[in-house]
Amino acid sequence: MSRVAKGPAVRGSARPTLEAVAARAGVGRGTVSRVVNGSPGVSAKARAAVEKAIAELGYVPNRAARTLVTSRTDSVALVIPEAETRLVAEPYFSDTIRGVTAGLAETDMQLLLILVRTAKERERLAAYLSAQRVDGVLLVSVHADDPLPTLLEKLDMPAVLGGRRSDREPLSYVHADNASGARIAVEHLLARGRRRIATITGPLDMEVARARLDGYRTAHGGTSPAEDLVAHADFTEEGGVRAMRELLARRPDLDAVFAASDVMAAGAMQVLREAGLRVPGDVAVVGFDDSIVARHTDPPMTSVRQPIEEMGRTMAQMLLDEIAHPGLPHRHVVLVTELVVRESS
Amino acid sequence: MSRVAKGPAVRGSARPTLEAVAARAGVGRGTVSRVVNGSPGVSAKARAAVEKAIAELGYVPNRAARTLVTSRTDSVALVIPEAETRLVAEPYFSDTIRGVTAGLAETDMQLLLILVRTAKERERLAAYLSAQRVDGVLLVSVHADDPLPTLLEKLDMPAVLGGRRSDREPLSYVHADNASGARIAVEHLLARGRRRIATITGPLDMEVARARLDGYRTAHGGTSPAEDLVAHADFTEEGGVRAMRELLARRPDLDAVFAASDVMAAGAMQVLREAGLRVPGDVAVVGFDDSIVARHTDPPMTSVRQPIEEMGRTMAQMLLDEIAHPGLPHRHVVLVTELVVRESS
DNA sequence: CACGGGATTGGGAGCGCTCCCAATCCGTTC
DNA sequence: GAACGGATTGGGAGCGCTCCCAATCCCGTG
Repeated sequence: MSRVAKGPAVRGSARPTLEAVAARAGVGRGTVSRVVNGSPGVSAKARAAVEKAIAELGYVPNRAARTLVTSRTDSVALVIPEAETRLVAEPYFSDTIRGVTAGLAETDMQLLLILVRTAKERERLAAYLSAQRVDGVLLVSVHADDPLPTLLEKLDMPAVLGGRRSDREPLSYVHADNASGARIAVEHLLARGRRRIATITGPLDMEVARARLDGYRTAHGGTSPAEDLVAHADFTEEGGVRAMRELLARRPDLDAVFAASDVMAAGAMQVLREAGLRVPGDVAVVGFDDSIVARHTDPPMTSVRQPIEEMGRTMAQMLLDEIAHPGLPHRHVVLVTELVVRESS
Repeated sequence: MSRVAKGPAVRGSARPTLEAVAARAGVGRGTVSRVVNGSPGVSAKARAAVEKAIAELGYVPNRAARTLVTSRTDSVALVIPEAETRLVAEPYFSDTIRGVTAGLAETDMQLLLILVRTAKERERLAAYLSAQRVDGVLLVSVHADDPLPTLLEKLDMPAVLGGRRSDREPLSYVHADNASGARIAVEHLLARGRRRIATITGPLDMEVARARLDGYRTAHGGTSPAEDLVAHADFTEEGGVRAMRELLARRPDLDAVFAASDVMAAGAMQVLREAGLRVPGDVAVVGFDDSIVARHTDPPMTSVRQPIEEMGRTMAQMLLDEIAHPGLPHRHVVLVTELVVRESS
């Protein structure tokens, strides 16, 4: 208010510096720095004086200056392939972000959100990360051929994946127990007397998709299900539609479908309805994700819930750990999934 | 690869500096800086030498050092009240982010995502922004009593709102033409012969909610609809459920409902079904947002579409403009909404 | 061939902070 | 009362960059 009038050169230039605080408190720069950073070895008297000066001046440390000398940036990047924000069940995106934010809330880490859409942007991102402009990276929806994880490993940059690339993933990751989720879903269908259970898979270059397919197979025990009960899709609704048509053409006798995502399941339900089949009367349907879609289909859909927000939170915490303790061995965390039974099964 | 082994002190410390580039190119620091920043007054020969050196060394400017002297941060914040990420129709969130990212893609601005959940965090955010740690701010879902916009104005910090606080909003904003959208929706219901059209509103401390209610009223022309056809809710499904029950109790004769969000409309449809009323046979329903929910209700829901991704993109571009040209007067952009007719009306 | 002036160039100063070491302080101990 | 040692403190150096000015270069002109 009492500051100089606006203007590009002036805006914000009135911020007090460490030096100003030191002068006001009648101490040296070092002491102020120690107080600000909570370092030990400051007398109670000095600390009080500094804190008073900080409050009076409204001092806030200049991050750039600090970064310049410590080369910590106090920020982490959350990298999301742009395509996933469209394909994957909608709440996935917001839940992840919410979880990550929550995990970071107590620290003063900033969250950089990076959506990667093209290969060109992918390269730019690689350059960006190589330039050490964040302290760590969170990576979700990693495809098997994604070069980014390997790059991060080579850079020795703290990183946590949301979902692993394979079961031999070297980097730290958090993932939901997709295989168990799928198995439980299919067991539930079996328990309801279904015997010819088809499945619609996600893209098999993603471990989540493979794991869910595995779970589907595991549920069938020794007798692995007929191969013509398996149709491949890509997590989209259209993909679900196509796959369901295929399945219906191949096996008009099927009595249940387990889709590896709600959105695909919703597509499947459309096709079933168009084909004059009733859900769950003729064909039971189970999805995966327990997204908002599942609650609003007709009938409401049974689905496997994965704790996405918790995943995000855990990822953030693990990353903070890795940043704080660079030597730490990589950790792998598996979160449980659960079946939410509704009316489609 | 040929670098020193890992360890906190070493990691990344091998990055070449401006000085190194200058030495290699056989020029002074100033010249390198000019080349890097595209400033004029560099001979072709010098430029070539510098570019070669940059390529050979893989030089990337140190952002912190630059920020320290220019006090530009090359980053903008997108601030979202956390509650909105739950309440508002799901795709809103991802679409906004996608749009903003797209708008920023060509620049090398970084996007900071800030979810504000508590009042305490709100204050921390205020401090954060006051500390000039971003070049500009994007604010979505602004409530009338939100102190943030005013703070930004006072700080003279470039800012663009997604949705205005009132029709006298001084800050720059982008918003969808909610009033028209609502009007068109209700006109559509009138055209289908509906005469007792109820509405479920959002929280009236938000301009979007007020505007949609206005549109509902405008559509009725001179004869404003009976007040008992208006029920207030909060954009949540539960709110929609409650409001619909209320309406049904007050006006069992209603033949249509216009809800100010898809999610509320979905809640309303549940109640109607439970009450034994058919949609659209007995009661037509129209939502707002054209979210993923609308496509999956039973029957699929007619809804008003707003171009959210475009909003995000426009917001980003406007913000970049304001940052580049600090004197610029605030601008207000209105984007058109359109009715997507499905089977609920 | 000397001169003037615009184009180009180099590098000092300084942004605000942390790190670190030498200096100072103060309570004990003998 | 002097010496001793741990606790505290101050402030120089330097992080990598931009800004800016003085110095230099180079060309056309007289």
